[in-house]
Amino acid sequence: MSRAEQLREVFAECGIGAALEVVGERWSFLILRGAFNGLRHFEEFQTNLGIARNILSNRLGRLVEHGILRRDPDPADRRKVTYRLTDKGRDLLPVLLSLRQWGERWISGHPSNPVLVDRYTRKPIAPMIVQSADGRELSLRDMEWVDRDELDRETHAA
Amino acid sequence: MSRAEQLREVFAECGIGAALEVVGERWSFLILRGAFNGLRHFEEFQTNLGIARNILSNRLGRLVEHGILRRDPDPADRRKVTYRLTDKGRDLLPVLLSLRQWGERWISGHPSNPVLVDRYTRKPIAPMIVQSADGRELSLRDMEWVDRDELDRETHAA
DNA sequence: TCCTTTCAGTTGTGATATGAAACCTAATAA
DNA sequence: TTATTAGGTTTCATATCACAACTGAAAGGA
Repeated sequence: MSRAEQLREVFAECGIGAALEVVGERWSFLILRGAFNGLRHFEEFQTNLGIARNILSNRLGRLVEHGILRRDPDPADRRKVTYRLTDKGRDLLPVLLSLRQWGERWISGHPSNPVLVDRYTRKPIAPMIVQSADGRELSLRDMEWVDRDELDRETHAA
Repeated sequence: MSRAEQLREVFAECGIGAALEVVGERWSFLILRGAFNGLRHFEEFQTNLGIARNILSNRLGRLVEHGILRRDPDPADRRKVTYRLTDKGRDLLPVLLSLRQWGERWISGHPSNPVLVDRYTRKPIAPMIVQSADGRELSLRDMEWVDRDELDRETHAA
């Protein structure tokens, strides 16, 4: 097995690795943040993020390839192209929000702008937490890594 | 303002950017996944991830610098060094789990191994979701991005 | 004691990714 | 018609990366 294949193996065998192969590059998350904040067009991303045009082009292409963004011509202006989140892309919101909350808490030290609020109560969303199947908040002490096959055996034994 | 400063500005103005500056490099997340799974020593990380030794050295150093891992000599064997998660590092668990769950759902298509379970019920943890302050699950349709100052004004007006 | 292995790196070198600026083509606006 | 805008692509210098080989200190064994 070549080194590259071996690497891809490491990435593929775990959800984290698989995810990183798609969205793990430098600018990908920031582009997604932009998309969640309503950016649609190439120039919007470019001026908003200050990213180099070739890199932006490449990253948008990859995100489209992987089905995270959809690329459509703008019917009103045929020069323009719109990039919009797919369901797969929208489903990255928990990742973005966890990352953002962590950054606010441990790095920047303050909530960033804009704030994501509950549309009806106008209150900011809650911090992302890890929960049990029945909804209790769990800390690392309450959890354990278990091999899947062993867990199956436990279940059958019980 | 120089280009580099301008970039740092982009990164700093938002929790996501701030977070990415620290954990956004290629191997950082995988190293953290390893740490969460109990890896402690340089050689463990190296053989487990198949990462190049110089890169591993560099990433561990950065993670230590940023207070995500702590580096201690092993009292039992003075050649060895242990890397362990700090509170700041442990607090990245929601990010790791969201990313993993997304990868399992949309890329690899199946749950990865090992599984994180509730220590007492032995059931896998719940999917990460976005919730309102009072604990309702929110979808993107239920949320809105609001400028922080405007939100303040809304609150005072009410 | 001497020899070997282990651990945690560091160094050298080539490959790859990135960034800034200039250029290109089609579509629109003046 | 000419100028401008949108969305790229190309060029080239620099920065980061991966791989293998090397180092130096500590442990372990004969």
